[in-house]
Amino acid sequence: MVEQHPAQLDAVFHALADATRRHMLRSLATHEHSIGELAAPFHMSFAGASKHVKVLERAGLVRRTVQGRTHLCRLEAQALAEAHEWMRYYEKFWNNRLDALEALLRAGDQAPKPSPSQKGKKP
Amino acid sequence: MVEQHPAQLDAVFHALADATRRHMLRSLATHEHSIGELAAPFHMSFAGASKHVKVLERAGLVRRTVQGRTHLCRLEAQALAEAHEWMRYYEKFWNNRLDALEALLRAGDQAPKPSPSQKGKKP
DNA sequence: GACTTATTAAACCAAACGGTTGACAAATTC
DNA sequence: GAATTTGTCAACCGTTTGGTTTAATAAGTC
Repeated sequence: MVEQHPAQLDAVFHALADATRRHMLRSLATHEHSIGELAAPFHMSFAGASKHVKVLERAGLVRRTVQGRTHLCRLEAQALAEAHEWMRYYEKFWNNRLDALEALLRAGDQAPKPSPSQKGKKP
Repeated sequence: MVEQHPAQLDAVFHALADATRRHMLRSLATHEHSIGELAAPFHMSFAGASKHVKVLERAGLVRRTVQGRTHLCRLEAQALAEAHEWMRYYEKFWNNRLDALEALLRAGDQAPKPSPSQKGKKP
């Protein structure tokens, strides 16, 4: 019921709440990139991209290895897994819409489920 | 590769990037709540809670029905599903860690991956 | 050593955030 | 009708954000 790592979740969700950073993650999914390469698609200054990467790093989504004068960034998806897991708690609310939800809410009492006929569910 | 609803994702992730709002969602998962009920656990002003709820509403995570003078808020999980789906793309990076990942990375280029010994090539 | 490249640091800016207070409006209760 | 409850709105405050520009640093290159 209580979150284990609220600050971590804060950081991850905040990092994801920006289209530029999400795009960077997509790029990093295929292979590593330097800061400059990450900045390029957005006609954004180096410093701007550097800040975004730092946000991703703080969230644990990216790890950097300095190699000579270039900083190579690599996706670190484990942090995403935690946020994903957090969301999974709500899966029941969008998956089995009414049936399972009602069943869940009725968990306390044993009343049989009234057969719904309006949501176009398939057997 | 291109996101379908970037603004929607922005709103959802931003809404989730706050522990207070995440807690509100948890409360709403069990049953509906008024603004005042949502505010109570945080010894926060009505206006403060009202702002948070508005953020959740804008993200499509909460729907409100005015009933007399009280505003009843209900969880709307479908918006979460979309964000969840976005993250699912990265599942392969934390599930089958190295095998599938390396296979994926080698898909395009045939260069053998050097062992993670050291990068220093200069004498 | 001088130049170029890749990146950070620092200072700045306008906008947004999270929160408050005070004034107001609509239901409800007395 | 007056008071209370439930909530919004607008203004404010201090902090953070996303971005810039201008140095400054560190590593290759000539």
